[in-house]
Amino acid sequence: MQHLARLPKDVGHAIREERKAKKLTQKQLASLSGVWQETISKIETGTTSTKLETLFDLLAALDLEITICKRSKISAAELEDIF
Amino acid sequence: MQHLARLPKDVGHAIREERKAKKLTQKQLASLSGVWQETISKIETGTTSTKLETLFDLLAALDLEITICKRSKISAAELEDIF
DNA sequence: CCAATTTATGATTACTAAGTCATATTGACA
DNA sequence: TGTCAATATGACTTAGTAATCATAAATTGG
Repeated sequence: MQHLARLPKDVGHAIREERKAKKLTQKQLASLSGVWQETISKIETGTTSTKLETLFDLLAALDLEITICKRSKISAAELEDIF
Repeated sequence: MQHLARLPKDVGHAIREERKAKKLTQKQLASLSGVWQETISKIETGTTSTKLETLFDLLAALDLEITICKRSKISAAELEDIF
């Protein structure tokens, strides 16, 4: 699954979906990533923005990475099965 | 061109490369993005980390976006010509 | 429905990034 | 090499995020 993100809230959604896909609770992700459960909650709900460092801590714990590329003409849905 | 990023400094490198590819100076990117030249310099050189909001401001100005996906087995180089 | 777990919220403190200004350093090129 | 533009650096202020603790609300399983 691939998530396109153009705004901070998109990132929160992606984190939540990936965490759930891995059947992890916020507390479990917290101990895996070193980021507090409360902070994860606030990021996932969009209550707060976040720093890149925190994002990368979460992504690493979820075995994810980001790629930066030209804004796509093809949709995220179409992209999915390339991967 | 696609840039894989797993650490904040990777993001700085990507920003710099994309800015240069578009033949923009830091000052020009600053006025396009609303982010200060000094801040762009610090991000590109890795002197400072950054907030997601600032990153998205820069990405928007450079017509870029990020995708979040599982850490890849295939290299960024191999990915390039899909896009 | 109850109990336990999970998630969300609120407050405070500490830390860190962005803005801001000044200036130094580097780089391009006539 | 001298000048101008571009980039980097440093200091200081402002502002926003993470940690931390406490607790409320929501969700889930029995």
